[in-house]
Amino acid sequence: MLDKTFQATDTEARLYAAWEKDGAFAADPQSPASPFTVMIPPPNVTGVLHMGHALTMTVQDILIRWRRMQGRDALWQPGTDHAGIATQLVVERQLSLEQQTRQALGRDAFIERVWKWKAESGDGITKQLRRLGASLDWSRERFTMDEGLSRAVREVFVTLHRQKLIYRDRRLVNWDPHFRTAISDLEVESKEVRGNLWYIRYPVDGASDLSITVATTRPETMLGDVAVAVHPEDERYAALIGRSVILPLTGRRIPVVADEYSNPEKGTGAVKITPAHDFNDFEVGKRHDLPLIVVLDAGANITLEDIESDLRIEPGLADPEFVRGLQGLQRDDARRVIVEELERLGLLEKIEPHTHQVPHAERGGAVVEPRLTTQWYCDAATLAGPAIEAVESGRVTFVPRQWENTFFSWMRNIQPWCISRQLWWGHRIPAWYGPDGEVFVAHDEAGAATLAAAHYGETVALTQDEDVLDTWFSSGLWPFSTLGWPDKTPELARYYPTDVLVTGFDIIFFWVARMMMMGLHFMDDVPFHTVFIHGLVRDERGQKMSKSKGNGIDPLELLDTYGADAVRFTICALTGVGRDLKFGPKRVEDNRAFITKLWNAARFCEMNGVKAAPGFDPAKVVSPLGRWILHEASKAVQEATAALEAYRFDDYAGACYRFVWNRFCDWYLEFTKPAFTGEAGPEAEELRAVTAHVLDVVLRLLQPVMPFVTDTLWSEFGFGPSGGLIGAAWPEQIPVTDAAGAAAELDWVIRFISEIRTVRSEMNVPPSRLSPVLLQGATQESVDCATRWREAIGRMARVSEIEALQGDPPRGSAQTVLGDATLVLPLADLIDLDVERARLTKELDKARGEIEKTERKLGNADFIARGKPEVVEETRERLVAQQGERDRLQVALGRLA
RNA sequence: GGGCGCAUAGCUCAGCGGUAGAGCACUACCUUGACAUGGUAGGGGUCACAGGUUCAAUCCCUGUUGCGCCCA
Repeated sequence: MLDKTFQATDTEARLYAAWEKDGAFAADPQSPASPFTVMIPPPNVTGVLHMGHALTMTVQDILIRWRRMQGRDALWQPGTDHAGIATQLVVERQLSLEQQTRQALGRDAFIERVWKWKAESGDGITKQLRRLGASLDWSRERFTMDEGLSRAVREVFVTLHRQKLIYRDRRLVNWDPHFRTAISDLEVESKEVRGNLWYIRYPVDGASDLSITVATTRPETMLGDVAVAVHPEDERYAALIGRSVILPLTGRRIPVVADEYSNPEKGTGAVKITPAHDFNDFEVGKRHDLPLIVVLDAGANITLEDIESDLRIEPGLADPEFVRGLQGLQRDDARRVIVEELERLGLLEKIEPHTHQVPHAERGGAVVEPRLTTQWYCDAATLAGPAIEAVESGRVTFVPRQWENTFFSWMRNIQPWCISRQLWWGHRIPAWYGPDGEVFVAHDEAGAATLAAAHYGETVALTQDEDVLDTWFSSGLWPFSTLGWPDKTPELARYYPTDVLVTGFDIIFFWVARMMMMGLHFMDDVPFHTVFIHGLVRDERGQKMSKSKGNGIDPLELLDTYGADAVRFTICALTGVGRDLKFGPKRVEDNRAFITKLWNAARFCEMNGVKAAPGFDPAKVVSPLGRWILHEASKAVQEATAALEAYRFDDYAGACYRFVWNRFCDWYLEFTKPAFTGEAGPEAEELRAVTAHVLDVVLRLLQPVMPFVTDTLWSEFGFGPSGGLIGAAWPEQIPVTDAAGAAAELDWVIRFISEIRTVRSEMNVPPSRLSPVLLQGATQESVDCATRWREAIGRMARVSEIEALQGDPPRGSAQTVLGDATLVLPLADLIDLDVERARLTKELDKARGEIEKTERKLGNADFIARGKPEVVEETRERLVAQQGERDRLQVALGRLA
């Protein structure tokens, strides 16, 4: 017997363990079935399940479970990425608790320590995915730092290097001074900051009365200035172009150059140029062949190395002693001290409050410093070409289509990808340097040694590059490295290309773009055919969830409180196309009611002897009720399938919801009651089998989204073994004899009951008071039908008896129109004639209003002439029906007089 | 500044050239033997605004306003 309520927590852990143990999630490369593959976008190994994960994983699991039921050999590839900075940070924090540092520990010991951490707590996120019910093939779990995946990384690096698509370059890079590493453009977040524009006067060399005032947001970088730029057409400065100015503080002479970069409208129209510390200035410097002077070190502290030898004394302008005092100062302190000094020297013209965009590191939040370093770069522009083509040609499709534009605009303007990171945790770059700095790239040290020996003609000592690769470099290989590449494995042949990648739009540049570039280059085929982009999870008020706002919802808490099925169903129901989800516990609570409804409906079935009926043939069902619900179920199957095919998760949830609640529970189960509670007979037997069949269909339809409660019910009813629903077949359309006839009959009965209910409610007839119903003007067919459904109508509409009415209805009756018939409720003692008159008048007005609209339309000659014939015809029929209703209402009203 | 998206019932959102929908919330009634995490009925919308196309516009086009996001 089913419990009174569904016990989610007990069930979930037990069932999930059983699935995993039975290999229910496992792909089968030997299977003759066609594969369906989804690569998990690997979560960060340090990650904790958040609502974004819950959304994306639920969506993926629904797709995987659905396709698996359709008989596909489903592979949902699990795993995590090693998250260079994040993981290193976690372990460094641990070390600091032990008064230890990474540097003191040394590289090898530190890496060992990270692996130890990974072994102990690196499975946090994967455990949490299990709580959600995600049916990942854990037997194939991968980690980007695994030996196999690391080998793939080395292979890719060596190959791309050989193809000159990976190279070293010295240029400006986004530098995180806190972690002291390069980071990618995409890991930089522009934030609006209220700062100042400092107006600083630079005297013209050899003309003590002349000066040029530059406006800057970063006065501390002036130590590295190499020029002042003005717009070539800016008349104010035309005479100064080509002359030099004296750089205050250091006394260096720097030229005034003409460059269109300077904006005459902004500040003074003259800008200082610091090529080693600003991306725009770097470009200006290149155009004018200016030197690069570095004045900030890896920690964004002042360093004087480049300018030390060039300091001069200029009375009132520059004093080497002051500048030397800046050595080692943190950039903000240096700014303060420099501004004070300029002010003291009378060179600070003014300070203007100024709001501007300042780059911040996404992780850690440090202000990013453009820094001149030598790094490894990947020629992303070349790799992007085929990826762009793949989307243009439709070999890869985005859902919704909209996002293709985002993809294109980014890919078409893609910059060289800086792939080296000054970290320890990650794939160490397979490059070795000879004594003279010559670089040898190879799979391993032995390979590099061979190359070096050939180069030098003798054996030399080599040192490996200290840096590691960007984490995205290895995640870009995920769709094929997880399948065993570079080996030619059966898995690789079978599961690549995968079917769909599911992710958020914020990840298009990361996974989508990189996987496509790498996949096309190394596998010569796209990594997936479809990219499904879902929205973001926001809080109930539509605010982005964030730690700092404290408005985040913990999915684990939701899972505890409401159960995985309720959380999953809620996510599913809210996932339309291209829209963010406003999410809150209330939504989950609401949707849990649906699970309860399903549970209670099943209990009703159980206590009425419904159980699996092997050998049942829906095509042989004779009762209209049975044929009707089977047909309704069949429509639900169609709708649900179409919705999933179109990635309309909201429609899928809605189709199931409406069928279960508004058809199966509200009407069908009510209609079965006389048969179930009456004497046993062929009709009751048939309906029990029909009910079982429909319940089975419902549970199958809902398995992908609510796997726990459905499996529980499924096995309880004997449809299959516990844990077996996941492997059951996805329902197909159900063959039904004369579905239209059954639909016509049941629809009529439903409208009949609804009409009576409405009248009774509006006339305030107490439910305890039964009423007869007299049918006036009804066809014999209708009278027969009403008679056949006497019991249900009686019970559901509080009707005592049903008769055809010859002649006039008794005085003091309530009346309502249903098709050809007028339903008369003789309740003389209860009916307030004024109330009834008002009610009918309102109905009549409504009917007249509709007729007027329809007549107006049909009175338009253009509509008749140019409207679609079927629409015109439909409108004519509507008018006839509306007129009939109006006439009957008029007659009914007339009778009250 | 460039690009994209959104605006429909109190709230959250479907819909889409041809009779405006759902869930929640609200109101009234109902503890009837699956379910009060329930049942029944009801109220509630010039589909942001202004033009245009069309026989017909919530839907297509243009503009305006407001909100959100991405990129510079």
